[in-house]
Amino acid sequence: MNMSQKKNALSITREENFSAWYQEVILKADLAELSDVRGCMVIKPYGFAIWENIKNILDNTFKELGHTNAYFPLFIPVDLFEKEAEHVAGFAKEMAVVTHHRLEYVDGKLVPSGKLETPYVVRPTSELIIGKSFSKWIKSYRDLPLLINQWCNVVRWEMRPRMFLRTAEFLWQEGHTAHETAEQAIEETIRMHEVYKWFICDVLQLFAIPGKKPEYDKFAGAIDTYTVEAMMQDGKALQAATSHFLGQNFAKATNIKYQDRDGNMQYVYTSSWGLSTRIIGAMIMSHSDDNGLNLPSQVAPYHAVIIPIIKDSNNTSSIMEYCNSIKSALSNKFRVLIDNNDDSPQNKKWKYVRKGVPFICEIGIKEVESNTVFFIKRSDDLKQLKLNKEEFINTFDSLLKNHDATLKNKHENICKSKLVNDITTFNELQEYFSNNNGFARVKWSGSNENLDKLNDLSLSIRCIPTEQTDTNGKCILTGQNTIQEIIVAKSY
RNA sequence: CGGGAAGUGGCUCAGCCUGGCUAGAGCACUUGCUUUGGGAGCAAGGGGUCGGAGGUUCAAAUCCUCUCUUCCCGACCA
Repeated sequence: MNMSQKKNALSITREENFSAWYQEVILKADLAELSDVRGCMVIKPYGFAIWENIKNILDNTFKELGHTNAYFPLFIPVDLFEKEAEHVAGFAKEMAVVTHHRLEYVDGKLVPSGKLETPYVVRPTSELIIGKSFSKWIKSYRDLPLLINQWCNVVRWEMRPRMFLRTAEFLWQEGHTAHETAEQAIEETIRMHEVYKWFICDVLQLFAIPGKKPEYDKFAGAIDTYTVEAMMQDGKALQAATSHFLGQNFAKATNIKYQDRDGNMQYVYTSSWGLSTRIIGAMIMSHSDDNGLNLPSQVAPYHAVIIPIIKDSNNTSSIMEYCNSIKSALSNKFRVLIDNNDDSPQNKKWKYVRKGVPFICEIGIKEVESNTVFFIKRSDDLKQLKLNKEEFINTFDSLLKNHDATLKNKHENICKSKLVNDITTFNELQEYFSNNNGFARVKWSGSNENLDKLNDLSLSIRCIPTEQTDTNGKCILTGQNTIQEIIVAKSY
């Protein structure tokens, strides 16, 4: 194949096959690969670098808000799980269970032995095991609020795994807090919901709608579940982060009591909130294009890559010196890589295009002699630009901001064209989704009546948006008068 | 978990129906020469025993059974 005839850096376009394209973006950017374990992926260094950046930003924010990190066991005794009926019902079908603690050779094969009296589940989430610790740590109102976060892996035995979006094992953070009053726990829940909204919309530049989950779709055991529903380029929804007000449900299940200011024993009110490696999948499906990955600057492993272009080995030292001077001028604040590998500049360029590096600089003797930087802006359809070296260095911060703005605008334009506000009847809804995907903002009475009708169209209520227009209308499912608005969409 | 498709060097695939030479191609990789600011060309080379187990047969990548995995549709997915 003549490579110069290639139109894009990937072999499949979004238009041709969105899910095949999604997988190619991941593989060609070298983010992750499948493993020998069903449903589990290997996160490769470049993908993990993105997660580390996500982690650092959130971790700092959590700490600024007074949370501290701790670590709790991977295993949860099954009988502890039994203590919260709704919770166990919500997770029972996707649980990995440890039933033995030893292996023995039988006829040359390793078989489990040493059956456990009480099996352990591998944590799908840690409310209960952390609750057990909280019940020991909390004695008095003076111990409250207790604000704990843990970074860890969890396991949910999913039937249909997809890289980053739904893997059997995934990485996340889970915050768990305990408070004296319901008001304080709700305030905390909403505060963390706001943090997620900020992170998803302003740091990752995603298009998302914050709101509450309907009653029937809450976290198992929660009183209220808040969600940030992000829209992907294909118009489908992805739950990007959640925050739960748990009331006293888990305090009762794990016996978290404290003596209040009047000397009475009370159950605490708790919250929990989490964001996982799924967010990387959301970023991919939002910002990437037919040339591969595109990364918002704050989580990009490299802000700029410098590719030296050396035709004549007599120029090597002057070109390298020039490249180094750019790198050292930027590296206080920015992540810059000089790719000096023995590969062709063209191959390097396309590699970093697929990896979504915001700025790819190509530095040869021309640049050295004219004191300029020739570079490609990844987010702007590989637009080629040239700046004076000092100008490039001094304005690099705004170049990155501009890159982020470009990503945001592009994604918002796609999403806004798939956000429909004028559907008022179920027939119109059915009509719209028979040809399109997107978010439909419609009225809903809040009754569970006729929810099957949505289900039959593979649609679901994604959230009750925080921002409501407060206009009267008719429920899309029952025809009742209501002012409540919801977002209906297909989801991942 | 139900329905469908597929597993052959790192990747994409041909070969299988109709069993039989030493299992092929392109890309990638290594070496050499040439080329070189927009995904280079030529030449030589390295790498696979055909997802796994069992069976049929003189003979299995090819036929049969089971199994694992991946992909698609669905159910499920707080």
